[in-house]
Amino acid sequence: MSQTTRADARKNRDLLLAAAAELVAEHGTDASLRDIARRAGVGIGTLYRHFPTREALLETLLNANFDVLRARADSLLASPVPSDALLTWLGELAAGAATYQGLPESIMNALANEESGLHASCAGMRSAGGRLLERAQQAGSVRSDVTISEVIALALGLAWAAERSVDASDLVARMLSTTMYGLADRGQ
Amino acid sequence: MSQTTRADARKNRDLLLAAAAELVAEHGTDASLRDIARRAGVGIGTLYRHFPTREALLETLLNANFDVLRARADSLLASPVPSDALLTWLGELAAGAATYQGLPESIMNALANEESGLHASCAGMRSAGGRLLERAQQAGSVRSDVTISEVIALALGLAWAAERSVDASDLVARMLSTTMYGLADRGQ
DNA sequence: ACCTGAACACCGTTCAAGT
DNA sequence: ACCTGAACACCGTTCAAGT
Repeated sequence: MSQTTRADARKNRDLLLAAAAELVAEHGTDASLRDIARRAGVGIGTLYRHFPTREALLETLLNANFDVLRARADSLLASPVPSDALLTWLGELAAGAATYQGLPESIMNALANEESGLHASCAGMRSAGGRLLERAQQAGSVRSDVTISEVIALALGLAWAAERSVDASDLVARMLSTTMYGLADRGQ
Repeated sequence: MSQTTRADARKNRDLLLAAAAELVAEHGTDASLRDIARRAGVGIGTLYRHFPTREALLETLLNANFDVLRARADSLLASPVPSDALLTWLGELAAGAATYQGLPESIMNALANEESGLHASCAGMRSAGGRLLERAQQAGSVRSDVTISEVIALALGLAWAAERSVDASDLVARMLSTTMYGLADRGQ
């Protein structure tokens, strides 16, 4: 743990993250890792030393966002109408996933693949959402045969569709509320 | 239009299409064009001569499928319950898009981009679906503020989500009928 | 301990050279 | 008219060589 080398390494790490934030904003989740290293003014090997996989880099970059989403789910547990709380949260998930091009896909892959460097963050967010869904189901306002994975897949699928739609301005919100209406438990 | 050279060219074209069918089935819409040329036993330049873009190749490969979908929409126009007809068709669209990995994305891109070699096929299919939607709306069973583009985006978004879901066996069908329920016109 | 960049095995795409 | 494959400009990823 020598001081000088650590400071250097940390500075490179920060430069890489700043460059990654820029390039992911410009070119999405698939931004060239070489470009990121280049913009950071650092060798490509240094990028790989700090972030062994693209997912590990995204994890560090997006960790805060997932935390916010997780915290939001927790605080929405206290809101009065369970099904509204779930709908609100799904809308925020979709909006969050629309932050960067390709992010819906990255999250979806991370949820399906435990080896992904993004898995932990995404799975944490998913369980937080799961509690929100459970509450809505126990309140009798959402069908009991729906899983949190399905409902998240739906929200991300809509975010994905909106991302490559021409007139998609409010598509996500409309489709989500429409779908929530369809998910209502009508006691069959 | 000399005979011999034409026969040669046509044979190469057929070899390329056969190879493309195999490799797209194996690796999806993003299959390596080099691999396709390789498996066809043909130079990469020959592939580009016959199919100037990846979309042009996909167009030839999938043309028949889009035709079927278009014809289906037309014949469903005669079925008794307009909203059921629409739901059935959207289900078949989603199922068709699930044929190859990446196909939902290719179709979505083609619909948004008039320059795409896939645009004509996809747009034709879209208008056929549009007539189905219109009929359901005129029958008063689907809200009038919904567009065919939105409804197709929804179906493809679900197909996309199912494609990268673990437990997605019947996700598309369930979500589609659920959503159609939400799209019902309740006369507001 | 950390950094660098050449090296490797791939892409998509173009185009001079061949028949 | 058609075919070929080298060439170019890119990737992601690894690893020997440097400090």
